[in-house]
Amino acid sequence: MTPNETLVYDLLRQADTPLSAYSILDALRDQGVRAPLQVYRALNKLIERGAVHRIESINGFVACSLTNCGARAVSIFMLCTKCERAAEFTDPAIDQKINALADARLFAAEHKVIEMTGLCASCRDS
Amino acid sequence: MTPNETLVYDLLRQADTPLSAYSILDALRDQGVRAPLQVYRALNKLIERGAVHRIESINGFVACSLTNCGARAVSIFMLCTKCERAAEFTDPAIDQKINALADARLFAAEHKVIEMTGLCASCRDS
DNA sequence: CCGATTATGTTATAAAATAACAATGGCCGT
DNA sequence: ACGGCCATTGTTATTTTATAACATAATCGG
Repeated sequence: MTPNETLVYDLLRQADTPLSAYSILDALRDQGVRAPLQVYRALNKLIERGAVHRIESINGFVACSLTNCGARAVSIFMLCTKCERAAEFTDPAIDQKINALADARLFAAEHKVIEMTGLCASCRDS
Repeated sequence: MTPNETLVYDLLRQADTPLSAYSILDALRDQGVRAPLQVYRALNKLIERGAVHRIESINGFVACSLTNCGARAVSIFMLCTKCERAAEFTDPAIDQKINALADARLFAAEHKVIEMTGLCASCRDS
């Protein structure tokens, strides 16, 4: 892991919500990160490796919270619009059904996105 | 449907791939659409009504290709990276499983996104 | 040590989305 | 018809997100 990747990855792991590329940039300015590209390059490498996930619905990035994520099924995110936290899950049955749907259509899926936005258990009460 | 909404909606229905807001803007300049906001406002209304879907993975917009979409399950998109076409499906079993997952976590889902990128049947061969 | 690859840094620019505010135009009740 | 209301529209400016293009430095195998 390169220095910039380490900086970005450590920041994401400490964060309790997904971060935007530019908030990562701001947070790491003291540590010598000055340009968006430095952040995006680190993020792309981390994503390739499966250490970080991109959340399409909110243009944000989170450290993967699952062990052995690559070997598992597609990640499913629940994104709270109030506290902004992201919860990551996998569900083999859902993954299998999605794959079956793609197969039935002869679609060769390279990347799958499953995200839900709404209110998490704690925020829906308050 | 307001004039701007009609312009945007008709364009999306004729298009054979998802369009970006700015390509919609460019296409409708002759017809008096001049600013991004005019497009985004129309899109947001159309999306609210379920006539148009936003594709998160590619920042694009498509006219809904299903009848009675609102009453159905979540839309599932297969996005070809080569021909750029989007195919829309629903699958009650997948929707039910996603809902069950959210319910089990006490997550109140407002919006669900399921998208796959890859190669469609025709493009994977060639 | 050399050459190739990989990582970094920098400036500029493109692409996507929203903020803030002004003006228009229909529509409804009186 | 009149005035007020509300939805729609128009316009400029700005913010947010992401990439292009190019130069430089570090690393590693032979």
